[in-house]
Amino acid sequence: MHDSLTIGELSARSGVAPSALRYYERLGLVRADRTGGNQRRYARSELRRVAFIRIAQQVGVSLDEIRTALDSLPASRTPTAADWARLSAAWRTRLDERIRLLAKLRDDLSGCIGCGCLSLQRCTLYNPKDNLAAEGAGARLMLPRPAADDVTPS
Amino acid sequence: MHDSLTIGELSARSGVAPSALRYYERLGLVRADRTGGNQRRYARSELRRVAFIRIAQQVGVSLDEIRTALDSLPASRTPTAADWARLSAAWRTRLDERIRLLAKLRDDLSGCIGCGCLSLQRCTLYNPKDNLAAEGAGARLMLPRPAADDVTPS
DNA sequence: GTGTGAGTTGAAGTGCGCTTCAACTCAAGG
DNA sequence: CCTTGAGTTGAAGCGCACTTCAACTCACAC
Repeated sequence: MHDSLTIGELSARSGVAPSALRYYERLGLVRADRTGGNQRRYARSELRRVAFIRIAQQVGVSLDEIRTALDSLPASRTPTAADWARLSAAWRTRLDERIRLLAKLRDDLSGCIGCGCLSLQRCTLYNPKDNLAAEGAGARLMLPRPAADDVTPS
Repeated sequence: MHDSLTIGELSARSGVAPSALRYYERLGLVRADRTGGNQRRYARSELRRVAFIRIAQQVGVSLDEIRTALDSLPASRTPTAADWARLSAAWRTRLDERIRLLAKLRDDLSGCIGCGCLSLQRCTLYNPKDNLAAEGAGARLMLPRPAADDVTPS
């Protein structure tokens, strides 16, 4: 057993396509040494980075934000369990927040199923504070404009 | 008060940009009549369709799937409250599912914060059933490959 | 040594959900 | 009438997260 991984091995272990791993490298999310023949060799610790990246994506974090988070890991040494725990805790907060938002949406939607309305005038999903009512008779969508990637199919 | 809306009015009421409304029309998500001068005039019932579209997006449904759902509404008459309630109930199920998945991820992540591991070999987030262990010493990512739009920043 | 599967690169392509642009027409108030 | 803001179109562009491609090189088993 060697202590570095080829891109194919890392791909097989992490479930991430080689093309994606190269892409992550370009973005500065992972790093690799090179052999004399210019092939990538990944330290085993990169496995953990890739794991973190995929988990963070599940939570809804963009690769750019993930990079920022990873940059906060110590560069001088291999990150310890405590280092990873710190980052994971931060994502946990995001997860909680995200779950809370979806739960609220679900509860509001339940109310709407009851009345069958989905009405911009009356529905609790919209304009709960009526803070734009001054502009006219109608209400406005109060849901945040979703970023294009704001949603997750199951 | 007129009983049809210009694109600007619908945009203001729904919080959706005119360009997006035109895009939705191209995809068959909304429809509009035309004036003699070829301008769009939306029936008030289109407001509800737009509301539904935005809510469904929050839940994580692609525009294509939303179109399929909207196509199940009766074409011959203006949809009733009961029609909308049926669709909303379907999305509610998806929301529940989605919340469940995120909660599982959160709980697993909590375990990992405890051990600080995020390890592909040991972490409960990975390969919980070890069903790929036969291929070698390592485990594989068991998280579903996220679709590119699988996530939602808060 | 050699064949073969694995790896390399930069550039271009993909899919989604829009936005922007240019060039043009419409509608309504003064 | 005329001005002006709102609306029209098709085509192109954008941002993200990748994938695909072509043309090439490497590493390892035989």
